[in-house]
Amino acid sequence: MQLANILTELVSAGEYLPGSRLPSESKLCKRYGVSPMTVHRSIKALLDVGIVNTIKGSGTYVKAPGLKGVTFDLEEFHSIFRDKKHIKVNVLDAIIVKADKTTANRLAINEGDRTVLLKRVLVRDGDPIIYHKEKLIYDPYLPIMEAELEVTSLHGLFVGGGETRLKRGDLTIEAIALNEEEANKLNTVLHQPAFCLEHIFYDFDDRPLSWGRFICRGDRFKFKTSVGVPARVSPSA
Amino acid sequence: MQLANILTELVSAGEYLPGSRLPSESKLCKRYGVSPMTVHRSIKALLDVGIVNTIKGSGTYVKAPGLKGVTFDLEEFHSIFRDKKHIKVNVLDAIIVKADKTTANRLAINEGDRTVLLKRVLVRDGDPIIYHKEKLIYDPYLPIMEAELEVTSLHGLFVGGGETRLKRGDLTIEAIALNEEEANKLNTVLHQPAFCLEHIFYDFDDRPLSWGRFICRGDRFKFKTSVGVPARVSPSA
DNA sequence: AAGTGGTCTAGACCACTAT
DNA sequence: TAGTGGTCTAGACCACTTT
Repeated sequence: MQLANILTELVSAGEYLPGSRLPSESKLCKRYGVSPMTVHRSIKALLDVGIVNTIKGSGTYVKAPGLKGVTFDLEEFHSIFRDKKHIKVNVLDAIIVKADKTTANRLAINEGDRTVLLKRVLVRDGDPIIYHKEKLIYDPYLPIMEAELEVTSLHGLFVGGGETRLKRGDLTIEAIALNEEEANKLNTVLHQPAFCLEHIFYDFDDRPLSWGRFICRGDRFKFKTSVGVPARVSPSA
Repeated sequence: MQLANILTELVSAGEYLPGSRLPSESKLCKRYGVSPMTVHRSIKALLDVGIVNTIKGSGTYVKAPGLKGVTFDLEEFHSIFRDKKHIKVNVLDAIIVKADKTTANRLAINEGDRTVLLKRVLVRDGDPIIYHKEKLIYDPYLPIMEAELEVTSLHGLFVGGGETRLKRGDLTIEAIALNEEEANKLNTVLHQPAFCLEHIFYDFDDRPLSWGRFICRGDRFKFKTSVGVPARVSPSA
């Protein structure tokens, strides 16, 4: 919406300072010659990107930027998987193992039940940067296709391609120090700091289907984001 | 919006599987007896939370959950600052220092220019969990108020309270290993894994005003999030 | 050509806040 | 009581995709 961008630029220019009130929606209607609905949707757009607050019955106020509403996305993480020219996925293991205690807990199965264990390393220009370890519920009707275990299926974890049985997933991210196995797979030193991105995906019966961890070398990853007034709130001109 | 929640529940129940198309907006109008605008806004809500895709001229499709659109917020981080019962802020330093090379670079000033250095430790129940180090552009007209340096001002960094000169900020998050000073301040061991949340805030002339780092013990922090169909898309019943 | 999402209008009523 | 944001209607036109 054009009006949303106009308002964004006014805020960005300091025309409306943090804490101050924007003109009321009805005034904006008259000033810009648009209907109430259009004004409201414009302001909703500013609300969504977090540059204003609205208080019913009172007004719309410019927010001061703070750490509160900040979010980090995994775009940089994802972009790595798209860059197929420099990225190679090595499948280290694709075997059937019996679930240990932790795995049984995460996948809501019994200790000793069979699971499919996958170990993959993501290599960029000969440099191993991500170690992925995943355990899947063993399903005898779904044979393991080695070919499917390479870039495509890791890429699928991101874009959600093909798999229609998944309903939702839980993610956690931690700062860890690499253990011996991880350091070895990532060709670096013991205790190297790293991100651990853990994921569990559930089917439509809320049963866990997979549990895994991305171990990412801390010296290769940095997540960036920003707060406050963006250049533009919507893609149009 | 009620319709948005109805549709969310239908998707959640597996009525519309990932990849499949939702009924067209005009059909939803008839089926639920609401106007086109209302239907469109409902679907916009699903779009915003990332459970559907819309393709102009084609239809609205249910997304499979993937890591792509995942975002982590700092809510858990923020909640710590609100919990004033168990949280104490110790100001270790509040002095004027000359900028070193890195500081000069980040704050876009000259090496040797004066800056205000703040060092604070956030203690929860006697347990130091966050070490905050910040450098501010020195402004002789803004005297340092010791009282302001405690919880309130750290809290202000989050909610953006009071400060009306700030327009935007850049944030990065890294996995690091504590150096000697940090380990000492956080009462833990050298090389302990940790999150480093770095922030730079800019004024309306795009000049940096402050640069700082939150060092958070990795064994005290875990960021969580989820993807896929949420319980409810809007707060109403 | 028919159907789809994207956008907009010019009103309306409501719940809430301020005075 | 007047003003504010929140929601909704019943149409309309457009750009786009599909058949």
